[in-house]
Amino acid sequence: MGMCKNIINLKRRRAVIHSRGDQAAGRAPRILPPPLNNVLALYPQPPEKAQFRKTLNMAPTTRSLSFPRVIVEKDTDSEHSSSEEEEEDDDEEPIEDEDEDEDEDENGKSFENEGQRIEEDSNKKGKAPITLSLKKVCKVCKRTGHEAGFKGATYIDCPMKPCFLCKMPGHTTMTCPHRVATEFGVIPASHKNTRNALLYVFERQFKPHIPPIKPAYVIPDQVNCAVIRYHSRRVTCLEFHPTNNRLLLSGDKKGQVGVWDYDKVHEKVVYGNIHSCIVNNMRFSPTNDGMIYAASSDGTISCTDMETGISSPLMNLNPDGWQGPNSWRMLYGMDINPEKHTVFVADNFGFLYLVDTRSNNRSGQAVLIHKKGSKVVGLHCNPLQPDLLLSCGNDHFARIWDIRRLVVGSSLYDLAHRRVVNSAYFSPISGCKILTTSQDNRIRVWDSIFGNLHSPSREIVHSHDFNRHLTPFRAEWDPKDPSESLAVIGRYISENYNGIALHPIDFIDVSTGQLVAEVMDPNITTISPVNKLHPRDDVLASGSSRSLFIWRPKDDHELVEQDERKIVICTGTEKKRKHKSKNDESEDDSDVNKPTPTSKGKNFKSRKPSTEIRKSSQKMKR
DNA sequence: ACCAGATGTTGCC
DNA sequence: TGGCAACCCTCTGG
Repeated sequence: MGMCKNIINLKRRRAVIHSRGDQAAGRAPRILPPPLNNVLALYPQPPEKAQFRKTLNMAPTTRSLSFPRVIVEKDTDSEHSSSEEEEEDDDEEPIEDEDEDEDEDENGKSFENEGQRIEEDSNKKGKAPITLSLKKVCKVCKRTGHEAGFKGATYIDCPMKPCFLCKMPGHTTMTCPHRVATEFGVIPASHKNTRNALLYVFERQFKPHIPPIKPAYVIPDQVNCAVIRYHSRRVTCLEFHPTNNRLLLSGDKKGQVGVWDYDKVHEKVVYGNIHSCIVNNMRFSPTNDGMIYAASSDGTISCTDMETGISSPLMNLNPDGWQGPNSWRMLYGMDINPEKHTVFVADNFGFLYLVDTRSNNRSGQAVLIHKKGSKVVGLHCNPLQPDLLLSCGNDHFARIWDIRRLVVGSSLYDLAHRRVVNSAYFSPISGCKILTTSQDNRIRVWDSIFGNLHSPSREIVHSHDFNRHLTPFRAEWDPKDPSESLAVIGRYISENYNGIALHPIDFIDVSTGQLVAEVMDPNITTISPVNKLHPRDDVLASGSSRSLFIWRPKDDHELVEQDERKIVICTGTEKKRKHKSKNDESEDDSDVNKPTPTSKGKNFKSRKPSTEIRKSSQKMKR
């Protein structure tokens, strides 16, 4: 399916109108092109050429224009159809620039482009003709001579842009050193602090001659069960039940909360009347594991009975309803501190709120913990020290707070990032390390034992600079790993796996920066931004688009005996349900509760186990 | 087969 | 400071 889409993308050979107005409007890319030779050297050969013969022969879309004069640039390559000639095309065709002044300034090269010449001549006469270009046009930088996009299952970057992965100029994702081995360029931990009780434990991770005490990682690498289209919108968060091993909580963009016992795949519950828009974070109550707290962009925290779905709002930041976007408050980060009987939530304006779980009332005043007007996307209480709170947000900072003294500017540490921080988590056992995910395509580990908190101990380049229509990626600790080094995170850019573009879920040893495993299934062609590792079992839950997946290790005995995965595909679209009952939410839910057991689905074609995994110590890519 | 639309962050003016 | 356009390896329904 993904493959088909890629082909479709390539088939679009657009007729583009070049006019000087484009430049005047400032449409030239801001990033200056690297030297031409380098670009051409880096530009890869197009794979799977034969597949796209028809593409090249397609008639271009044209517009009939009576005014002004139209010049047609002919692309000689489009008249050929042999694969050899296409290769020549990519190798030899110069990269042209619409702005002739820039060309002269930068390398003084004269381009052999007829259309451009005519345009220049006409300009001297005071006319502004429009050039219809039948040449290949890059959809990223709008220049001719190269094309960005999928060639089969391989994405070709625009060579005019900095690397999409590491953000550095001079190379593309294809040749990025971080794509070859994730540990390349990782900043090593600095050993600054004096010895303490935990040093011995952590030291074993860094000194290879000491026999490792940690067991080999068990990677849940095979889809064990799934519900395709469980939610009606994309999944935004997942949470495992604290005591019931088979219970998974899921929230979505529409505000619905799913309670899924994945031992009984067909029995599915989705509560649709708790929130009116995005559920950003969920937690189970520390005192009653049948109760769910959820923070939503509708400005409320809900407290819901898992069995009945009966919900009561703890706090509503928009009691007067919609008064415009400048006043509408949305709740993002949330965590519960059991010792303090407090729910911490933060909003999109930089404020932190406290709610007492015993009285269900707000306690204290809202405190500005991030830049005023910026979103606070994550909160996390330290697992060992109840006084410590970690926050992160769109002001490019993660901050550590002492909750006994929550005042503006009183943070203990400010962890600086280059871009928005999607998540920040204390390590699950000792609470001594912090794992942050930032939109600058880097996972950072901040170590309070070995390093200091002024700079990250490690920076691991990883592709998660997300498209705005995706749930933000968050690197999550493995709560079972005693060494506190294994983390899981979905990957944004795809790789070509046997001709299919897939987005794996990466397991990374953050103490070394190594990619431990990349997990994918050829049937899951969508990106999996939401991932959670089970607190006790070797289970990974992932949310991809609207679907939920449970992954287990391939050699799981239980699985071998079953020899069959349980895949349920829900039918019925959002609109169909709306037609049935426009206003009745409960009926909407009852419909959702009737999944159709079928193996037909857009993104999941086969019921047979066909999961793939690549465990790699060094190479991420061939 | 193709398109529109939902949607958030960023940097520039 | 606020308005606006660019970003441009998504996903879905119509």
